[in-house]
Amino acid sequence: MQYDFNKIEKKWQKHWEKSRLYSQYDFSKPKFYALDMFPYPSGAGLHVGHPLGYIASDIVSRFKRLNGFNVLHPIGFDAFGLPAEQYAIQTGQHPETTTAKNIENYKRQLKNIGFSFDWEREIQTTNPNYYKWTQWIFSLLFESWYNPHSNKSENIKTLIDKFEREGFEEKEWKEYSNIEKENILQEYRLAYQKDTYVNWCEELGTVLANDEVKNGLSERGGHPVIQKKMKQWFLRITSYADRLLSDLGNLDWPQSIKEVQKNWIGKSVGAEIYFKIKDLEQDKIKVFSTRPDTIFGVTFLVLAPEHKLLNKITLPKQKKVVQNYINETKSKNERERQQNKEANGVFTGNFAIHPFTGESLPIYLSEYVLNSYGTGAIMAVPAHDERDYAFAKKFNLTIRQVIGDDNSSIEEKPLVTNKGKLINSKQFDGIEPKEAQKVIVEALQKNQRAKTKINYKLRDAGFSRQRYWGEPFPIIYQNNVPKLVEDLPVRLPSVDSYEPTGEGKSPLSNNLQWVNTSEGLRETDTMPGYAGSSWYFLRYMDPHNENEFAGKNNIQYWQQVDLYIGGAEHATGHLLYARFWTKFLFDLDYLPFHEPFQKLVNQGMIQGESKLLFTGDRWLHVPVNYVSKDGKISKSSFLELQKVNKRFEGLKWDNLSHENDMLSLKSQSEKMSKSKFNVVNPDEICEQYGADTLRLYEMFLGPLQDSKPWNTQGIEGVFRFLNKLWNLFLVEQEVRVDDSQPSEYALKTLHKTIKKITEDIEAFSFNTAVSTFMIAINELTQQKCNSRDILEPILILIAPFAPHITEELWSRLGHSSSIHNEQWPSFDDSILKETTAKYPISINGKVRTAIELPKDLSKLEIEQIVYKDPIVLKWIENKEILKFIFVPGKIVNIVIR
RNA sequence: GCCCUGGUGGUGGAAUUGGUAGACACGCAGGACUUAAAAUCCUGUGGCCUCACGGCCGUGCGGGUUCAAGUCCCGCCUGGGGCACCA
Repeated sequence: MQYDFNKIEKKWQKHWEKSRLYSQYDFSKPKFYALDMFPYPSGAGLHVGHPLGYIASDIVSRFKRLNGFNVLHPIGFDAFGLPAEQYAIQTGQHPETTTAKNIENYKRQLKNIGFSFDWEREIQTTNPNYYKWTQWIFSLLFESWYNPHSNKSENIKTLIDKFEREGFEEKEWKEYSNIEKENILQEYRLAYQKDTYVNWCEELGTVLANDEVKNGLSERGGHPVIQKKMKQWFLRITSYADRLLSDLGNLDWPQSIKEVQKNWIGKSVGAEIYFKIKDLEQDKIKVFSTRPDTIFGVTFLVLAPEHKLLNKITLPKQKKVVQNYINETKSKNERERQQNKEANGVFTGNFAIHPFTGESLPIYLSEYVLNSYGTGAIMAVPAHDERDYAFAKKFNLTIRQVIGDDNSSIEEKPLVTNKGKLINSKQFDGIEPKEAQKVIVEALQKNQRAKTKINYKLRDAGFSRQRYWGEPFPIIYQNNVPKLVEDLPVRLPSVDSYEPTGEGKSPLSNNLQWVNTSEGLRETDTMPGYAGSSWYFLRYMDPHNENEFAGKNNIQYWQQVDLYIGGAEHATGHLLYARFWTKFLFDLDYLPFHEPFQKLVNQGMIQGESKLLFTGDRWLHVPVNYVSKDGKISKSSFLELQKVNKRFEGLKWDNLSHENDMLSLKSQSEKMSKSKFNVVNPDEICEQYGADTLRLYEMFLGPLQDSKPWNTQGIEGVFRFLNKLWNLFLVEQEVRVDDSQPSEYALKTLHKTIKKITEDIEAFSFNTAVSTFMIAINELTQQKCNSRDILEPILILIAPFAPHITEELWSRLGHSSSIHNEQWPSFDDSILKETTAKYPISINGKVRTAIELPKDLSKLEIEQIVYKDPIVLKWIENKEILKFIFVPGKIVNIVIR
């Protein structure tokens, strides 16, 4: 008899909402904050991959509730940004309309699954009550600078005080004009403007941050990205580079994410070395090197094509060649620059002077030197660096080995190593590289020709977007000096057209009424997608507060997010920015913690199963509903498909290889997407099997962190399990649970299940937890167990996983309060403690299945072991697990751990 | 090229971290119930040999440590992800 999941689930979802079950808090209890990465509501709606992480966090939230925690488990929507705007443009609607519609759809889908979200705390980043505070944090960043002495952010006033006291660059502060003052302060503000090369995407009509560009293409849409010089807002995340790196160590995050962030920050310790230029007294070329020990191997210098000294350095006869080269590089996009593997560059005609030997070193420029890293100039050591080596070979430059011994050779390739001894290095010969790095820098430092320096790959984050659908900046320009707008929020005005202008300006610039104010001109760029998501976890603590981003008491109570679940694709974007903003707010005493997410778990991707048809020269995705059960497509289905789907037009049945009027298809697991016809909608599963089955099955599929394919066949097993559960409690709608004494075996089943489930949830091993339920229910069914003392605790264990069916059964058992407010059962170790041998074993002539082991090990006498196989015995004494291994005839080993 | 991760039956995946490999589930085969089907229940299900008892081989490949290796060590092959002129 199947249970009526649809009726039951709807009933309880309504009831929970009405009784505000998940919106009630008891602040006398310890807190637990479980957070999901809030979704970006796309037009396509949720597919079964989306809820995976939400289900896991919901299980943990409910588990913590049952364990006496006051749980914060909120949800909201991240709705500003490019995708929503692109979608709106495509469908010809206002992004506000489409966003609202998409959010409604998402909410409906999410509510179907029965999460314990507190919907009363829902936030939307596009809501002015929310983005008011995003703008407020931007204002704080604008009004702050990073003080390297206190090693934290401070109000810009402390910097101005300093300038007023000490002056700036040998001039009194008051002698500077307002514009000059602002230009100086912009060098320090954490939100500042800079006229520089940025990632410009023509197709999207906007600038992108580094993490939004992959392989020279935009992450969104895959359009080419070029370097364009533009005046842009930036956030000075580089000030936090060191803290962002070193604090990674204390976080309970997946190793891979920590690794990615570490590489992204890319700290390298080395030295800045200054090279004099021939016949150019006042200027020096600064280079950055992690290998100052190889300085005697330097035979030339290379500058980036954008290097600011190039003009001065280049000799007249080389001007033309150099200019040509610069123009050529400029016209290439980043991708083209990276693809060029062969060394290329040109000579400036000028020379630098070696700080030790006085030797003349030719100065080149080449695109392999990046202007944005280090100083935009390098000292080339061809003997010990791949790129320098290739460059030297191409231009026939000297290659001088300075590390190694008689056996090492640089004939064929460079010797990239830090092992060995220095050679050809005058007074430093014989020193090991590591030591040499120190002494050589020290020697250079004496004459102000070098200093130790730490460099990061991390760049400041571009914060301007030339698009409509984002938070407006709270900035007005008065005579070109940016001033903060006091009255927040600055609302996003309506515009006639929100399509990109194509001139590098935001659509907002067309709304002149909005742009022109009595105070001055408004900033017309908008903030990037990550602005709203960098602090949303704080707003959930106090989402309706109109006077603060969140009240102090609330922040003090909820503290960090205890568990954060979401995809790994945000490693270098959202997760880094959120850490940055948290540290910033911590510095300004707005937060009592400096890391947002203590524990992070990445859920894997659920892949769809695509069906592909080979047409003779390519593979075509076939919609699943045309495919037969054995993965083939019949002639009639194929002809029908041709009528409705353009992709299949023009194909001739007779030209395809078929057998018995059936075409064979290939199966393939890949990311779910509409165009691949492999999307599975959770609504369908809820309709067919119910939300509880969906929840259990998603957990049962495999480890949360792994990518795994979705196959609908396996879902039957989980559905059967829930029916068995139902039938264990009820016979023809009659409760069969009574107050009978539980059998010893049933008690054992209960306690081992409590133990296993508790451990599994704590270890995020939800798939094995579901298996454990199945085993328990099978055992109890076979035993015909009907004891309330067993079945009620079992029901509580299952409740976090399948909240609806357990709630229904709980109420049928006569309870008037919700099962989700119950107490998590505890297990009795003594019931499980006795050591049992799985096989009979003979000790002192008696064959037993359970063995009591004497406390004194020396008294243990074994006469004979009946079975040939090794037998393992374990028991716990004084919290230590003692383990005996018996092999044929003797004790071979005693392990005490 | 560098850095993370994985590799176990027909399939998804277990294995108390060195202790009976394949739990649980799907699929498949056989059986019960049924006029029949669906649903449900029972039995079997890594491979090879054997009527059977039982035996041999088996966790990507090749070595090693150990009484004992999916698990530890060394050398390869391979899937996935990230970074990639970062000086």
